[in-house]
Amino acid sequence: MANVREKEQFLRFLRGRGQRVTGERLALFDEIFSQHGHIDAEELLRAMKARGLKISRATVYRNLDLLVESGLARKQRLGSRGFLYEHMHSGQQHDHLVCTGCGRVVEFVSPGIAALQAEICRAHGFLPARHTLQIAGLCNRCAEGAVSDGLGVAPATGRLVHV
Amino acid sequence: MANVREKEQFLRFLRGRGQRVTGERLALFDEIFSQHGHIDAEELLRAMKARGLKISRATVYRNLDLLVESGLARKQRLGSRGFLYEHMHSGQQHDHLVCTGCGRVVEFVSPGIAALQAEICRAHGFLPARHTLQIAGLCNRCAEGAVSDGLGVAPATGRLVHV
DNA sequence: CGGCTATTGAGACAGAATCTCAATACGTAG
DNA sequence: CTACGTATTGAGATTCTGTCTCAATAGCCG
Repeated sequence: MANVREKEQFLRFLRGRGQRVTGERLALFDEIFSQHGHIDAEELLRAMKARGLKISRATVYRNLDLLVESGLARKQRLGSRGFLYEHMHSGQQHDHLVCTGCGRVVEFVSPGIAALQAEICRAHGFLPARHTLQIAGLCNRCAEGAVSDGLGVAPATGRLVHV
Repeated sequence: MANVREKEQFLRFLRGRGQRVTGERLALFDEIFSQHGHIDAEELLRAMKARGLKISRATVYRNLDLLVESGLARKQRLGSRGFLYEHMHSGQQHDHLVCTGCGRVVEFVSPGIAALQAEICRAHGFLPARHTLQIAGLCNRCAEGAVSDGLGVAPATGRLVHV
């Protein structure tokens, strides 16, 4: 359990807003921090029930949004359907490279984007900001294989890489 | 009607795939090219019915995807719910600045992104690519007003601007 | 411990997009 | 120009996500 720091941050966040620390919130926290890549609410719910935890769909959705507000998780559209959540690696903002062939998602960090974002915002009078950058393309594996195999979609694995 | 070139491209696309040129497809083409900004499928459907055209929801959805495949339209998530479509300005790829205060969407073109995209893809062995960049922030109007007014969400207006 | 009230659970609900299948109309060949 | 085969359409049912409701439960504080 290496998320002591994050869990404390979460507790502080809750107490600071006069919100309660419930068993469900802690369980959800543990679950999402035990996951590696991106996960959607429905799957998270399934995973928790599979572990024998009793929690309802509404609670999962509600508290995922809470986790996002606390800055410990991020909510994003990556697939064509629904939102995906991911916990934050020590607050580091990163972006995604999505392979249109196999669905693999690679995370990366590129300092250049921050500069670009600042420049664009300045030009339009926009205030600070968050951004979402997704690059779609073919990963090396799919680019080679190309038409060669008719395999389905491989499970998406997320790894954080610096450019 | 200045979309002769695009319409021809669409017809060629259809014929090239052995697909039929139907009244519904042409009507949908005209409708989306008569729109300025982003529009969602449901609204497009409403607009067409308002003009007295008889077309079903399923057909709109089906053919919007077709338009996207042909490269003449783009499908994107900008709001929190559902997809928005926009026709392509002569194939020019642009990105979006979304105001979290009023929902206004500003389009911009930044050459820097293309370079960044190339660099990142090279680093990860990804092949060519499209990208989606969204920057969320407060537009100058909302940044000033801030808490001052409790007004609702203003209609999103799209204008293309170069950085 | 006891009370106040935030939170939960179960299921109803809402909105977006897809699917089904019979009816229609495009395109081609005759 | 007509007839035929088949892609496409329409209407509504269906699926899938995510939100909402409200009574029951359980944190938190005194």
